[in-house]
Amino acid sequence: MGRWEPDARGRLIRAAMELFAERGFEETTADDIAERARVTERTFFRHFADKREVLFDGSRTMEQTAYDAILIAPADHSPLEAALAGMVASAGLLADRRDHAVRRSRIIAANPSLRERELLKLAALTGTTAEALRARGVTDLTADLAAHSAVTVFHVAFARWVSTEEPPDFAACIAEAAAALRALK
Amino acid sequence: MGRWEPDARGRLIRAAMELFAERGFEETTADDIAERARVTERTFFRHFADKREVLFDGSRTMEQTAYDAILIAPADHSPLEAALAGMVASAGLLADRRDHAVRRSRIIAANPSLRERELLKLAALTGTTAEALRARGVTDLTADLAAHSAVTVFHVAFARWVSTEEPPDFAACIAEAAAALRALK
DNA sequence: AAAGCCATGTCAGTAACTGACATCAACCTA
DNA sequence: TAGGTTGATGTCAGTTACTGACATGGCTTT
Repeated sequence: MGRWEPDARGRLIRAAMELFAERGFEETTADDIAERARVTERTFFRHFADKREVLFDGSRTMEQTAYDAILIAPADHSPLEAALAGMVASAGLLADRRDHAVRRSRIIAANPSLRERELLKLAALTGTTAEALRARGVTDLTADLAAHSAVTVFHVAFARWVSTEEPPDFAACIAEAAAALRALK
Repeated sequence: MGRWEPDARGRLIRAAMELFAERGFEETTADDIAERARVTERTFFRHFADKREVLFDGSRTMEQTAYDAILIAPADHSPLEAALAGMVASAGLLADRRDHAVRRSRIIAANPSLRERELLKLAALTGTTAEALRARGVTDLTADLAAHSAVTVFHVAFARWVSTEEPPDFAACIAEAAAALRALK
């Protein structure tokens, strides 16, 4: 067996992003990705549960960041305010790499099954957010609804952040969406 | 070729529900379902784009129902109120078949990839809802947020409706969730 | 140096889907 | 009524996502 190369995972992620952008998700086989990363297909599936997961490597980190931020939010914050603080903290992880976020978003937008996976990740974020709120003593139903609302704000703000030509601050997008949410009757 | 049997689609749906409930989703092959429905695997995939779709046959009807209800909602309804009227109308399609909804929910809850597909259907409902609101003249951002909020209410209410021992009315669950949403600060 | 761990490679297998083509019943239409 | 058309299905071969079992080889620990 040839000499062992470090960071196979990182190479796989980069190779996948390149190939998906070049030819599209469906037109790229797991074997193509592995080949470009100089590993075998089997190694790809040791690092990622399936072909889509390679695009969602940071999602656990985002959940953890949100969770922590919600727990340390001021005690007088309402559930929704605390949850939104978590979203702002998560957004901070992406804020300085907008170009990467844009490229990734284009890839995901171009494929239904990738959009589906993105929804699953957002649902996981919702679940973690609700859990953090419950840890603050928020009641179940309110925690669910505040979490859903906050993640919705995150989602809508993210979509606008990556689709706008003149990119405003991610945090500003979140504030704008949160204000529109509160204006609902 | 043997005599043609009508309602292959319906037989496939029933066979799939039975088998998923008996052995689970992963443990059931598309061929198993087709066999029980007395057709070939190829016919299964002519009726359903993939193995999961067989559980989501009514989703387009629900979207259409919500869309229509939103359009005919009173003109003085706020965007959120109109969207919620759409959810109540959709809920009406399920209200009298709670047992079926419960069985289906159990199957979906037991499998991550089915939960993922459910999220995609809810996202489609969100998109249709937002479209109906825009047709009422609601601005983009507000339409998105009101649609997301309404579908969240539907989702949360549905989860409670099928998981409660003493089943309240679906519409009552929606009203309760909507009230909790409005109480958010 | 022996033992063991860890990331990877090799290989064979299952099952989800797809395209191309054949069949057969029902239904027009001349 | 003969003959063509349509629509749902069957048949078959192929691709690809994913999995389990086992082998290899470097690196660390003792």
